[in-house]
Amino acid sequence: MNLSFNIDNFIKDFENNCNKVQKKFFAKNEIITTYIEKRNQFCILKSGNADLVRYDLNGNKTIVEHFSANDIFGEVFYTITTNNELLVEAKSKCEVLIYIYDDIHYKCKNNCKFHHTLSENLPELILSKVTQLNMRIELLAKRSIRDKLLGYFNILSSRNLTKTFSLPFSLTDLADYLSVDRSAMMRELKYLKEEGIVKKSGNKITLLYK
Amino acid sequence: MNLSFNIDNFIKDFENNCNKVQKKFFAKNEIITTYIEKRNQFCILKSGNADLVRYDLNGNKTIVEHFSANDIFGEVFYTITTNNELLVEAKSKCEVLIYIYDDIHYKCKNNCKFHHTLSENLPELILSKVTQLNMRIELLAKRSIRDKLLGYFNILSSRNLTKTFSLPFSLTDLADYLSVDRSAMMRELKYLKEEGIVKKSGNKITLLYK
DNA sequence: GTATTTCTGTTGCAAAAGCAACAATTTTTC
DNA sequence: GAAAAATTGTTGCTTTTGCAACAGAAATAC
Repeated sequence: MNLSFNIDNFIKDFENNCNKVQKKFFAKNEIITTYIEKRNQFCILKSGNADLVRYDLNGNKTIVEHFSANDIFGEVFYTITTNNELLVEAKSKCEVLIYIYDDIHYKCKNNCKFHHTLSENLPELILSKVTQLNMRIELLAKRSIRDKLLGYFNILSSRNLTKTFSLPFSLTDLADYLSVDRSAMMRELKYLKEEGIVKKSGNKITLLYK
Repeated sequence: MNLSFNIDNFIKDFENNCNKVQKKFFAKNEIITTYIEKRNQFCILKSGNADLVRYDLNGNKTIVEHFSANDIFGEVFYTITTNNELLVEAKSKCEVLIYIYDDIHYKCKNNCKFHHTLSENLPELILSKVTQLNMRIELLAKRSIRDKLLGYFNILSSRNLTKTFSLPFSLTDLADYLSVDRSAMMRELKYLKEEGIVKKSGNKITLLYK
């Protein structure tokens, strides 16, 4: 995430100054948290990778968000509207800071430094989520698999300021993230390679146009 | 929007207590604002209906959000990630309160009541946006037109606590909102009627199952 | 109150995407 | 380092969706 305040200092405050913080480790494939019940959790991923996933009634999996170091999650960002189960799954070994808050909107009674920083910066934290979600909506609104793939590649490309970049997850997961059939996506990727629009080796993609 | 604080009082504060507020009227089809340049706008729709729309390079229109009375918009909620143009279009006569802020994250120097309420409630305001966006993502992630239609109908149904409800916009616009071809959507709607899953008369839909 | 525009509804055909199944490769596990 | 599991890559076939075009109904403009 791109924030104007210092996220590392924020995490230090979080770790050192608030007695309600837990630090937990999760192994690959463990469930870090669910968004079913209101647990009032606010989490920071200190290291590792994790996905927020949803399984619908047809058994289709959707990767709603992908988290890496310093990303923030928890149902404070996610008021549940439907009965679909939302899980945060560790994709690698993860170190997570978990804060159980009573009511994050209002100021802490203890007036600790963490709470001060949090309430100062909460709008910005949430706005950065909004940006991510809007990006996601823009991708999902695209009408074809080709446009979704190229749209996603463009985002990664401009994020890294380079035409060559690594995919943050497997092609299987990418299909779940773009909400399309994997084999259809592979076929489209093959066409993109054949037409000389992208190059691919391993999980590295290079955009060849303009 | 469903907020724990009183939105009407908030609007009164906004209108009466802050000298930086403009009240403007827009006729149907007028552009209320664009999200291209940073204008630092925060807007409240006092009356009428408006859509946040995006036109992509292929000429496809997407209705990103639909606003009705008391909804809040402006690029404070929307950090632009791509070069796509975002417009807020009045769908009927609209009354809009526009506040040009210097920096909405920090406290106002004047210490006026509006700014106080705003900074107190900004996290909740933005979180309500997050909820809407997540609902949208869930809809767009559905794999078929049928699931998108039924998913949207379910949202309207549970929002109104009734199996019969009106569509907030035309079928043409609904197709743009669900990001599908209009004629394909009409066909699917026909099948849903033929199979006795929904009933439709005018812009009223009734869910017939369970 | 007539003309014009927008919206609804429909259809045939073409293109895209999904599904299922399987082999080859890579990664993980023990 | 062998076995198991996951991922990648491919293909034939089916289903769904998009596109284009048009007619009738409804809404809007003048």
